[in-house]
Amino acid sequence: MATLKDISAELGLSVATVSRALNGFPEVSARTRARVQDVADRIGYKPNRIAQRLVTGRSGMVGFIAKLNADMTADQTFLEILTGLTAALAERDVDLVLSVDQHDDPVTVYERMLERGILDGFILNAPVPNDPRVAFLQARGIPFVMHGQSDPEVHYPFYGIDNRAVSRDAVSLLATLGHRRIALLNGDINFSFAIDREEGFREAVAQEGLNTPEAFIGHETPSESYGYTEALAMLSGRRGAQPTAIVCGSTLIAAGVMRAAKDLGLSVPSDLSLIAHDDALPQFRAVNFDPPLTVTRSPLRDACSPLANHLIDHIAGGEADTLQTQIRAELIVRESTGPVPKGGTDPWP
Amino acid sequence: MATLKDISAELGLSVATVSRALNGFPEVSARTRARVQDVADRIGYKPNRIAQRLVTGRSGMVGFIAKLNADMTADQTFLEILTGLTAALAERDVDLVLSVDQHDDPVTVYERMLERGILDGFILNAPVPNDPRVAFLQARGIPFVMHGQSDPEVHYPFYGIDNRAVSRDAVSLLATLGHRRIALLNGDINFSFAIDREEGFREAVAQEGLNTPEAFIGHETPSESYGYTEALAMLSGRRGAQPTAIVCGSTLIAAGVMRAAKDLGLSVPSDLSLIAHDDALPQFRAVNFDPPLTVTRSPLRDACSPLANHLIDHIAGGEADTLQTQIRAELIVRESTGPVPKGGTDPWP
DNA sequence: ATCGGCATTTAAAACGTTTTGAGTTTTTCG
DNA sequence: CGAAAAACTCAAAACGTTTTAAATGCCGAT
Repeated sequence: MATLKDISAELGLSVATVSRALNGFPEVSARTRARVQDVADRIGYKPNRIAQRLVTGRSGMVGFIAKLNADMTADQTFLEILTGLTAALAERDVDLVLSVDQHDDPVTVYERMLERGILDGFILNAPVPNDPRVAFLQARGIPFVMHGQSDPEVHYPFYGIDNRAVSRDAVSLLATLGHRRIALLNGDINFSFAIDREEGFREAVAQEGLNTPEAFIGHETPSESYGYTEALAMLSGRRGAQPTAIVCGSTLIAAGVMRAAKDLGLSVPSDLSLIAHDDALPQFRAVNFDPPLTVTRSPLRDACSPLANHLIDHIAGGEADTLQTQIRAELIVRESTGPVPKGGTDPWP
Repeated sequence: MATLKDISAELGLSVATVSRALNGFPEVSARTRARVQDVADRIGYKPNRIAQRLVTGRSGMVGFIAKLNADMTADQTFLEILTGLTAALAERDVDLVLSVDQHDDPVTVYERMLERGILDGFILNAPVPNDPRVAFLQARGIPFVMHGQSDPEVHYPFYGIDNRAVSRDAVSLLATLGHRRIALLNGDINFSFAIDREEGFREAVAQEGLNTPEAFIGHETPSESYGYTEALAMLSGRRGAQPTAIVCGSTLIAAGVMRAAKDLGLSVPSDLSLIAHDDALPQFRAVNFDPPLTVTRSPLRDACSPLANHLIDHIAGGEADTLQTQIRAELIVRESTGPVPKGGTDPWP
């Protein structure tokens, strides 16, 4: 393995000059830089990252901790995030150290990983309101980036979508189509994203002047079966008034709703309109639904690169407030939404 | 972050002695060692991995590279492995650096990760015959451990099950129950484990003196739909003789077979016996099938700890040949297997 | 009392890099 | 031409650990 010393010896320069030449410092002459570069290329010099890290205090490694659900399965989005993240980090020459959290206390794993002293920062996902990880890491001065926001106003770097707008856009489209009875099958309400979606939903239905009973709003860890059972209960009339449109927190839930509608002999969109939020997971594509789903779309994969860059920039000293990005999910109208069916606008019984 | 110097300053010892005391060198007195250990514990000293690595050449970090399938989804077993692995490695104070491989060439990602020079070794999974990663890593002298075996005789550490025995056990049970027409729906035949299962299957049917047409042996990336379509084709008689028993490469495939049987009005086990290999993924439990599945069982999670330990021991200098473990998957007879139905023993048409 | 031998401890070098502060050469300008 | 400024280069320190080689202290034996 070639070292700086090898180059310096060959050229009769000091290692200091060689180091500067290779790192593009301005005070080294063009001629010297060229000579150094030549030799470096010729003998295939690669800086020893370990040595670099020892002196700079940076390791070029960031941590990601996957949280297992109670049923010991990680959510589906996890792998998608991981894939994009390692690729995006690799672009900037950073490695990802992974751990899977099986504890109850959300911060113990972070603590354990910090003990090693090899991490420059963390990437966090699935924020909850007043997230304890935020307090912990901020208290220790450890840089991190969040996928999403734990709270409306935060002082750390993040990248995420406007979840209130997701619901507002969905409701607004449905209201335009004449729907007056709109239900929401949301994701796990413990997470900030689901809370925001529900708040946005309530805001929007209020603004449209719609009557929305509590029975129209549900939330649970997304699954096909949740969508199925809940939609069956709502659409069969067992719970009173039936919705003419359902907004789903995920395409998985929408699949269940679809099946329920089919079992009840309802067709989409003539009897029931459906909008889902679509993270664009490759396993489960909204366009492949029958009919293709109208969605608020925001590919999870798109978040990876900004997350990686925000974190790396933050580690390099970038101000947290300048590294906050909130984007608007795209509303894509396909064929699962249509005008309210006859009778759908009837006053409440 | 506490360093050796902090401890040495506090006790009035040299850093050399402190280092030796903590690393269990014999020449330090028991009293000194205890004093050092006390202070180290109190101030929460953890050796700086980076500094250790610079001088020893070891980092305490190992790599794992997840391979995406062509459809950009990783197989289901990946997360299970990852979970167990990080836990097992953490036990021995080793971290896992992850990368997701989106390349065609299987070794480029390994090459890229090695360039950084921060990894002590790798954990490999999903071996294929004559695995190029093996050749690559062995040529470079990089330690690794394999989940499974790429070939019948290998010279690297591994942990895995006897896949030939998996098929033999299944066939043997079915033969005992009188079945003469046994089919195999195997996993992706590119992988060594599937090749071994098929070979074991062929050996076993031959030994039992059974007639098994090629149409009885299929293989594909495990999925419910593969099990369904393939079973439908076989059981409907469209392909000629119908099997009275099917051995499935995974519980996922078995689920599809179950659905096909149901659609054809066949009941399990009276009309069709079913055995699956069960990796014991928590999402998909063989006991929850109706009827509960007879399986060859080998929890994936069980592999993690041996894999971690084999690798760490190998890095520490353990001989590859002493770090090879092959276990036998357990045959668990439940209710999806039964005596061959009437007419099932008929000679071939 | 002195020496050898043993147990314990220490100082210092090493790993490969970055960076500080100081030195040396070259250029610029009066 | 000479001095000040600019441009370039260097030696050395630092990062935190392991390890080599040397030193210290203590003991019993000479």
